Amino acid sequence: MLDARKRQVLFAIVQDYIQTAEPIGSRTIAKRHALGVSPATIRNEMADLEELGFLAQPHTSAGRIPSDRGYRFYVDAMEQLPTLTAVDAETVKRQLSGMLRGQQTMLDALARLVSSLTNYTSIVVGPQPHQARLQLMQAVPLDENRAVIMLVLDTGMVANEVLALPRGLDMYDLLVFCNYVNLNLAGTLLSKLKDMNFEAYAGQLRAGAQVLEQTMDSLIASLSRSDGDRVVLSGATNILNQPEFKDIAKLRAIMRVLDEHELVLRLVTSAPGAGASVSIGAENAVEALRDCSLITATYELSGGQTGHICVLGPTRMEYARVIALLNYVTKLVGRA
Amino acid sequence: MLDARKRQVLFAIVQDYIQTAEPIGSRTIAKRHALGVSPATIRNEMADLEELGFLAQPHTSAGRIPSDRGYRFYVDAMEQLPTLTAVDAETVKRQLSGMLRGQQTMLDALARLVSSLTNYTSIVVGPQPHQARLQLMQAVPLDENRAVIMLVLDTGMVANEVLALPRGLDMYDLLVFCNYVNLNLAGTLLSKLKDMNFEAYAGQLRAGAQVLEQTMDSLIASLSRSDGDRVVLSGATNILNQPEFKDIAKLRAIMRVLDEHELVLRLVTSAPGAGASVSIGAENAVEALRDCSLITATYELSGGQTGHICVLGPTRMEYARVIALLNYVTKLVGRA
DNA sequence: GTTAGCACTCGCCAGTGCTGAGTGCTAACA
DNA sequence: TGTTAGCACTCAGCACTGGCGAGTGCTAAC
Repeated sequence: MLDARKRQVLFAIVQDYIQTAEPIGSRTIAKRHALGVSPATIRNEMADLEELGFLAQPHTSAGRIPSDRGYRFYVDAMEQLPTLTAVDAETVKRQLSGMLRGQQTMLDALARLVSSLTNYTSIVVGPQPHQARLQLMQAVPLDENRAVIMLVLDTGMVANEVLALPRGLDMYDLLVFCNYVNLNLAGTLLSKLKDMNFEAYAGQLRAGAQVLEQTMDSLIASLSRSDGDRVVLSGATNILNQPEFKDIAKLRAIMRVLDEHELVLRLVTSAPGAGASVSIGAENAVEALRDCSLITATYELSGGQTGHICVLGPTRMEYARVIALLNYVTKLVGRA
Repeated sequence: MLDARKRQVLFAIVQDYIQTAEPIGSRTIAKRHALGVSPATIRNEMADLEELGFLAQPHTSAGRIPSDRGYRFYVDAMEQLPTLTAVDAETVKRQLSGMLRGQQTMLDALARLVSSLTNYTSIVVGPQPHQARLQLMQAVPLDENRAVIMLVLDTGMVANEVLALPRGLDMYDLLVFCNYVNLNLAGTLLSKLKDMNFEAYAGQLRAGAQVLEQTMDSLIASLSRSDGDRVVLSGATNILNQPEFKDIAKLRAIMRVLDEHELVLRLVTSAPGAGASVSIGAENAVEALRDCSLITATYELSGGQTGHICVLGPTRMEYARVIALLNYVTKLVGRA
């Protein structure tokens, strides 16, 4: 679709612009990339590329910068996925092996790892409980009238809450209720539990029924949280380093999006499944991210639960490097 | 120390400047505050106040702005703590009653509440385990070779982790170990557990000893986390709205500080105990926060654990309102 | 098809002059 | 002695200007 030299020129501009963030002129290309032709020739090619929509010119006497379409072409044309530098791979491996412990902590550390390695903002979405089933409900008495109530899923996820026993409900009642739940509901899909009304179960416990039901609902909700709390952000500061966002208004618009975890969640989870998926500039549904690109990758834990890692940067992003990194990280995370 | 009129002038400037973020001139004061004197007289007072260090002048022909010392005087002089507007109080009460559930969620919601009400950045530090003791250790089998291990403290805090049974350690061994811990270590202070070497206990389990010990350490660490993970930030975006931070460099410096949760933790927890404590501009140890003020309040849960809520804003902060809010919030949180 | 030459465009920058807000000083007043 | 009106002065902000330089598009020659 583009002849060889046009591609060379386009790629040169994309690469240089990613590095410098300054519009690239014909002379610069002629000097830095040995295309074997003069600036004038390159100018002609550039004019063609602009007409085709791959380049844009900020103003008449400036060099060219890639358009969204230009970046898209560049990304699609990266035939084999570029590999990570050895040092990056090493860093990932080392850090990752140290962090495969508690859930929340891991998401956090993962986000931090990715953002520090890329110098972009990273977004990690925790695994969805998916097909999780209730394994066990348990109450642990703390003192005469307080107990911790815990729900354990077969995926190993745990939710817990402290319950102050209301008048008319004693520890024994609570344990009976636990037994009842374990006998009748062990193995039930989390999604089913969500729609369930526990009043029927707790009903026999007269006074405490409402409190118990509230507690159960809250525990189940916290396990199946499809909302903001599964989203972890890191390196938002890195946005400030990008010259394209020295304008406070733009910055604020982006930050505001990042603050809305529900929106971010939808954005990140909507990415198609396999491999790293790239969404460039105006391809993003959200207005405020028109100058940004998102690279999203999906990881799958051994239990079959899936989550997402996403990198947010300017459209002028180091696509190759980030894609390689995300592919590597998701692979490693999946293995653990 | 300051005669009545000087105080009036100073307060007028502080209040107006908090509202407008523009240097205040003598004429403005004469018009907006009925001091009964002409601008010329006010000018004389202002010159005196500047000499005394309560005011500063950005440049010769600008009005005056309060210095750190000016704010300090203003804050110290607020005799009785100003009360919250009824509508604010109502909002707090309503929101708060809905959120007193899961730990992490609550911190998050609390931070969000405070930042949305103040339009500043809020920092919430979760309660320290303090004098917590081990209540129970429990293992819940998930399948043949995976189990969730949970530690429950007498404060109701729970840490859990999935353990893949290594070769040579079976479910029975694990349960024995649990029993052993419960028999020998229940009631032990968390701080003691931290320094404990579980190899001795796990030693008899030959092969699995190391894995078990690692798991215990990680669980205990996550319970006693004195590091970053107890810190929850919200409304960092609000910083962008302050005209004093339209300069990207300053902004970045502040953001960088906020990213370092350990530093933030130290900053917030170092505030003296009772009531809301205010730290203005250069009073902050951290260089990057020289143009900021921190208002920190401590809450104490029924269990005796203490945590902190902190509001970060420009030195030109609505001190009265924020102090009132924090006092109210901490009181309400403490009750639950 | 390629290239050198050249006129042209336009952002950026430094310099200029104007305006308005606000001050400090002085002298007059109560 | 404290207060006030008047006035000269200062200085940021703004609009405007001209020069510079980077980079372009076009044309004509190779």
